Amino acid sequence: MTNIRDLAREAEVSVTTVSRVLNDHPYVAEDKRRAVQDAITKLGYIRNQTAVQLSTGQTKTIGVMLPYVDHPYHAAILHGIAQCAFEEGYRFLTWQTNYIASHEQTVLQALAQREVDGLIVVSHSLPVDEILRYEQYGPIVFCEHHEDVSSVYINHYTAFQSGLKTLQSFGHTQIGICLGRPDSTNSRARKQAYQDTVSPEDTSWIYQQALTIEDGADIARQWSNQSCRPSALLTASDHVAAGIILELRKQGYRIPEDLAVIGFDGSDLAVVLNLTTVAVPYETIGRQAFFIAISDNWRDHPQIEIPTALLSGLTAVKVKE
Amino acid sequence: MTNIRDLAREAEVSVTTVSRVLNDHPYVAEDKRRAVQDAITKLGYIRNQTAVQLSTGQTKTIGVMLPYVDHPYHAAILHGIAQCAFEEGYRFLTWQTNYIASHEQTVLQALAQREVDGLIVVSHSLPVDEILRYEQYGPIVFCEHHEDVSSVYINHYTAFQSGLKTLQSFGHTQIGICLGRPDSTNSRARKQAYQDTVSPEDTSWIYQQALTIEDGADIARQWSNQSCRPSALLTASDHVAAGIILELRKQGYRIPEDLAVIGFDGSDLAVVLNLTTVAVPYETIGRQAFFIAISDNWRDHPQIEIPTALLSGLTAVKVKE
DNA sequence: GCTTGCCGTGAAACGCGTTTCATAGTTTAC
DNA sequence: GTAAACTATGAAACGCGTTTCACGGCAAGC
Repeated sequence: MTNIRDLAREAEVSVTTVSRVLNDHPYVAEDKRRAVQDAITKLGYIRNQTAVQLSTGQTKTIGVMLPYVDHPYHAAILHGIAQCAFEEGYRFLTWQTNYIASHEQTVLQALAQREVDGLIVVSHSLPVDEILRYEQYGPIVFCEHHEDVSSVYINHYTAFQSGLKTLQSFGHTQIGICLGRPDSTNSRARKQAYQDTVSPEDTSWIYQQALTIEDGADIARQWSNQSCRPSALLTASDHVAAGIILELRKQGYRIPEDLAVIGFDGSDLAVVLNLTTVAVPYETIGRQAFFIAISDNWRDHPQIEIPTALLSGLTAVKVKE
Repeated sequence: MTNIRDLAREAEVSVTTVSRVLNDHPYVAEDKRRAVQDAITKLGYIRNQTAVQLSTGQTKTIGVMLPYVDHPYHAAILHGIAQCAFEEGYRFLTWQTNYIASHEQTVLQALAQREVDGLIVVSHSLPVDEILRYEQYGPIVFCEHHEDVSSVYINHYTAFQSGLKTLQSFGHTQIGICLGRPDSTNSRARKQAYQDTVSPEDTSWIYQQALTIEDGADIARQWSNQSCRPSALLTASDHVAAGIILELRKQGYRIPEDLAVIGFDGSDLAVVLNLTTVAVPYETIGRQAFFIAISDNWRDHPQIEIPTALLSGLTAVKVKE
């Protein structure tokens, strides 16, 4: 492997000059620049990126902590990050944590060990302040709302509230909801919106652990076995909504007549299912999080709220009197 | 930032000894090990991973080249890679290329510049031999079949053939297919299987550019506008199949009576739709590709064919006489 | 009693690009 | 005409952990 010292010898210049040529520094005479370039070609030199990283103290890499790379909405955020990273000459390392605390710890460790310049936390299970202990080593940006933390987020409270109010405006009074992980920040906000807006008497219309399309099918079966059931459901994701709708149709129920359903995400699935849904621009979240992670002002803990929008479909419509 | 030389001074040992403690090398006396550990705690030392990488010449990182991180089957392969990488103490860098040649070139460049120890090419648009020119810099593993190349793949010819033969055994003679990118290796194999097995007279039952759920809906509209149309369709993916089915049901057609549909992938969508599908263990592909990329025998160009299996559902069943 | 062989330790070289600082020759400026 | 400001170049230090090689001490083997 040839290095810049070999180049310097071959071109009969100093390593400094070689480095300058490599980095397009102006103070190099044309003939020497030529000589160095010839040496590069002759010796087939290729820069060792690791050495650059050590020398500059920058990896031009940001880390992404998320539970599952293949869950649609996490993948959508990743997509946004991937685009910006490429445009800005950055790379990104993804760590799939499965929400396991020790795995999350590994990711934080990577930031401390300077494997990455910054971290984007898409979702996590460790306490926020434990994660923030690592902020001394570099920027940490969350994709959900927390106080005094750099974050790009959607307001799950108002987003859920808009879904619930829509159902109410359609004439529904018996409204249920689906939640993902019971104790996540997002679920808590959603539950609060539910309690404040619908004031349900009991909790039998809160369906927990709704994450996948198959969870949706499970919930549909649960619903159809209930003696007293809601007439409308605000779900945790389009996938869950799809699972519910497809399973119920299979059983002969009609949507929205027997059960009105609103999804969450605004995915392509929603379009094809004509799903009424709360659209979330996940790519934008990824993009913004990336830019905070590489910006200089991350210490100010910028907070960016990304708006959501209710997309009308046919799975939740005004009830006819 | 404290480094091992600071530690050596503090613990009154040589840097060699510090390094040995850090790497659990046996030849260190207990009292010195203790002293070094105390110094680590006292000075709050954290290893600089970049320096380790430069020194060892290994990044313990592999690169992944794929067109879109958020397409379900690419994400599933990524999921497999992510799991193994974590277990083996590796990281992975993902590059999203959008099938743009210059972007793919950037990824290859990264291998040459020793940013990664190896490369997994999930899908690509550059010619194979152009990619292989970079094999001198490290292992390159493909997730599709090519001669004389390390690869983990499914046999798209036989996989498609099994789908087509299933449709024939159900009594169908008018069979169409959906293909993704027209000129990809996979599409060519699939088309060949179609020609060999079904021997269609013309090509109006080959639906191109079928990638997303919305492409499926488009194809459904195309189909319903055709005067002469197939009675069965083998699709390029479960998502495309879902798009077709949901759109056709919306239009009042019945599946499989009006059109039998077989999907491809074996995704969770298939389960909920009761889709007949060709199941592909994408995670396994990712896992195997990873292990080849970090193994010593990659120069032998191991080839691993991963079997597929037809999963019965209700969207393609035997036609009643 | 002498040769192997293992244990423990450290100096120095190595991997390799960037950057600071000093030096010298030219211009430009007033 | 002299000071100030560039331009051009290189030696050496820097970032930091790993590894080779050499050496002293000590125990096992014959």
